[in-house]
Amino acid sequence: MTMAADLTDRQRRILARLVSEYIEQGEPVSSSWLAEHSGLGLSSATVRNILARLEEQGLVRQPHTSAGRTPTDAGYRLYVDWLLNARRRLKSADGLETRLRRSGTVTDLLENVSHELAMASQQIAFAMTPASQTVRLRHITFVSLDSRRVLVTVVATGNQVTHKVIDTPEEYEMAALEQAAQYINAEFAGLTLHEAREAIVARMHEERMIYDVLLTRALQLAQTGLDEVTPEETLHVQGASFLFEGALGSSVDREHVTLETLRALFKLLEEKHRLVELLTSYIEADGLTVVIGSEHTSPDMHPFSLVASSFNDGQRTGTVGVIGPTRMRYQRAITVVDGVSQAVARVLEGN
Amino acid sequence: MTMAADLTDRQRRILARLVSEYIEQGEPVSSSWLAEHSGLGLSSATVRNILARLEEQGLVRQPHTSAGRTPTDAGYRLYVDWLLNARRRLKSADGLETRLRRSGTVTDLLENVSHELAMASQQIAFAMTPASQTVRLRHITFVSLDSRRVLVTVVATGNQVTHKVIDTPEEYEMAALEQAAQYINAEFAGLTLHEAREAIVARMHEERMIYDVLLTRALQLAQTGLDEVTPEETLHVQGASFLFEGALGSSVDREHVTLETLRALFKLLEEKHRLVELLTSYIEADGLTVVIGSEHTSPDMHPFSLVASSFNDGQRTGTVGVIGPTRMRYQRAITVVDGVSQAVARVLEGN
DNA sequence: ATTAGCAGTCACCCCTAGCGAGTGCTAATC
DNA sequence: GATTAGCACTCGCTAGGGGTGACTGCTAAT
Repeated sequence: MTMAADLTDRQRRILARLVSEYIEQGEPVSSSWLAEHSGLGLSSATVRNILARLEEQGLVRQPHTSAGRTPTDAGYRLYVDWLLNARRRLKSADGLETRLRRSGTVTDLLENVSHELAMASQQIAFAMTPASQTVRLRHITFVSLDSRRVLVTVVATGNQVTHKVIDTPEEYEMAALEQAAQYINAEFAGLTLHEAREAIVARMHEERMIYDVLLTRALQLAQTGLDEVTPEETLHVQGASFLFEGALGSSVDREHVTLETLRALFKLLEEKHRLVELLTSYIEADGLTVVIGSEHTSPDMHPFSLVASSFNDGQRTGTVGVIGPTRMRYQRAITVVDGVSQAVARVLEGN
Repeated sequence: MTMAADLTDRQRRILARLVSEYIEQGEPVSSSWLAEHSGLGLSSATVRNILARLEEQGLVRQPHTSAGRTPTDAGYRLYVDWLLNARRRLKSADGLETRLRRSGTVTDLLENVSHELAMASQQIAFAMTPASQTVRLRHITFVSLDSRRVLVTVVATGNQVTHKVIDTPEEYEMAALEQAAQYINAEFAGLTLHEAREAIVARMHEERMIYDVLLTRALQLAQTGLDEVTPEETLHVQGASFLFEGALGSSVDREHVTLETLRALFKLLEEKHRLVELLTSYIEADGLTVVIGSEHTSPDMHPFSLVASSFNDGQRTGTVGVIGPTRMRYQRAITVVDGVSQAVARVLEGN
């Protein structure tokens, strides 16, 4: 395998035609088919020469000697990079946006987004808001549940609501809790969740000597309540059944999407923290990311590709995307993910 | 197929042996194997006669002429009914219970329960609390999100927390909202959610003439907030990857658990409301319910069996259970589901 | 009622042969 | 020098056939 970058224009067009045809049909593409449909007016023999060179570069492969060519992951990569340069806009963005605007909390929004994305792309889709340093505390409430338990509800910017039950060393009066909440809200609202926790801890040290029981309790409750904005709850996955389409499609599929690999993927999807790790490791910058087959770090993902886009409303960065077999309709996936991502960003800015 | 009820003791024992062996091995059971292992001291020929009669009754079936017998759904049914009469207790219930007690809200609890159940049974598991008429309002809070939106948080008995964003016709002051919440809490806490809504509507009619703006607004907010305790949020499913085990297990499985049927099931599981409908249609009384293969109303469920148990803590009725191929380890599933269900009930009573 | 024995069925495995799609290579052509 | 026609070759796929073994159902003897 030599350098893959230096391709003649003709080679590139043949490769692109091959990849798109293979994506549609799912069967190895022959030299004669390419000769007829490439629009280059070449004979199949010439195409064979070209294919032989593409194969040397590791861009295409033959399942067996007397078969046509299929793209390798590297071949998909070149094709996708080429697609990304000429990106299309999603048409139905308006309807989508108004539908998304109906969402209440961020959780609702992510739920809706993942659903829309799964339907539009006909693939498994996810939407994630990673625990962000820029989400700000808006309002906190305490409700006494029973003698030893207090419910803490935290509302953050972007209508993000989390609640959590805390075991306390002693019982609280309803009135005391309300007062405590008022105190916290007055003092710490507007800070990022992280800052707020820091500030509260600092305050606890400062005022340690004051022996104001109420104050101490309030700070303790608030600190514990802010301790954890679980990342698990901010990841939404939908459309798992679409994964079967790929496996069902080409009847006796020699694709590597088998029951075994499907199971591995499902297991990965179930352990949400693994998926979160995976996603956060990819997405550094804003914008579209495509990770193809063996480019994944996790072996379980090798039979699959991922198309994701991170959005940024200034306050919070999130990621939406789809997962499908490496033989995926990248054109459509990219268009849809990009469109949805931007719609989400606009919706969040609107708040 | 004649009446299935009147079986001699010998027939019953042969059937039970056949079913349990088939469940373990996944392969048709032959007359000679049964003759050796039934403990009845019969020859294979006699067993063949018995099997022929069981087949007449529709309890067993031959995949093809020269194969052993497999149970039909009716055969499983008899076997399961027989199991239910001699139920075992789950041993590890203590550890389970303390683990479950760590859950905060009911949502947490259901999440944990479905997880525990999936792991213990090695099958896909669910936990559900249907919208209940007996849940009582404990505490309500309003938080202003932006000019036209208010977050309503409802805490109900059993640490059930729901929140919802409401679009309002006009802006509210923070102070006004707090006052409104206090009013609602003072007046309506302790009623069931349904009663509370009724009472609030009644109050709105009564006091229509009073022109107390604050009061009216409070009532309106509360009413809208209580309107919907979404059933979707109260269903938790986990362990989907276990479904693959069955399909992978017997290599080239002639079981009806194919990719196609798996896909149908996944689709059903994704549309949670369909699953909720299904479950609520089965579970009327307390206690264990087993629904086997073709006994399901939905064709998508025909290749699968369901073992569920509803629990009742006096306030609320919920359901936990597992789903697996009709060739399921019913003994284990029943024990586990029963044990977990009772543990959940105890945990809920503890609150 | 039970059983031994026997004939019959049928999935499974393996082998073979033929087909056809598609290739690589070479020699002729523009 | 690039392109192409032609040809030999490879190899997956399918169909068919024979052998094997695991069962069964039936019948006649116990």
